[in-house]
Amino acid sequence: MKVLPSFDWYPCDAHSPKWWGGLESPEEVAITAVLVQQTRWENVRKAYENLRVARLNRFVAIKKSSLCSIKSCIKSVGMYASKSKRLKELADAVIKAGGWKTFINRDAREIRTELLRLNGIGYETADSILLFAGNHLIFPASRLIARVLERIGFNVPKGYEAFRRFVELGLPRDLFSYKLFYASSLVTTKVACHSSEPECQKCYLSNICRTFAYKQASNIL
DNA sequence: TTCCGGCGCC
DNA sequence: GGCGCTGGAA
Repeated sequence: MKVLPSFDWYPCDAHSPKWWGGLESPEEVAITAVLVQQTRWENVRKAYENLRVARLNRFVAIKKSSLCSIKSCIKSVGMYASKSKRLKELADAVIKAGGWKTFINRDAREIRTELLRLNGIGYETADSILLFAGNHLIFPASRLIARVLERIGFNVPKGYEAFRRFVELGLPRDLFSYKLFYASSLVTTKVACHSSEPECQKCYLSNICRTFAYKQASNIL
């Protein structure tokens, strides 16, 4: 009899789904979580490839390196001046905690508080790091996901923490479900449910979507 | 809620 | 040149 995969699948090795752009290194996941802020993933890919070539894809290296060498690697992501500072600050915190493994293998609330204190790391980035780089059971409640749910007719609570609890209450409490819902929702936004001019004809949700129904109704008028 | 931030792409 | 993007801070 076949053994089913565990719902607590470890996220960062070659045998797990490509939740986070196919990256297998937890440190690269954390680094790209900062880089992807307000940026398309295609531009992040170029940046982390440059970081790999420069051997700046680990926090020990980032801490030791100069600000401008990081900047030159991550130009493609935009806002590289502030993001390179954010990476340095994150690297400082990681090294200060005793390295990546001791940093990330702690109580999630403790890590979260520390991340949120850093300049340039807000709720979404912190929770992305916790779930995808750290395997902690916290849902990164992206506004993009709220937008999808709002459009199809959910009464989504306002504010990050309220929305996060809303999603967490609706999901099974396991890593696989959190990651699957996050990843698939973002694919939905990427393929069809864009912020402006969504491509509803491509969307598997269009037949239950209030926004699409409204669009159709106004086209008829 | 508004401003900031820079890129890649139309 | 304008616009949108897997946000953050004031």
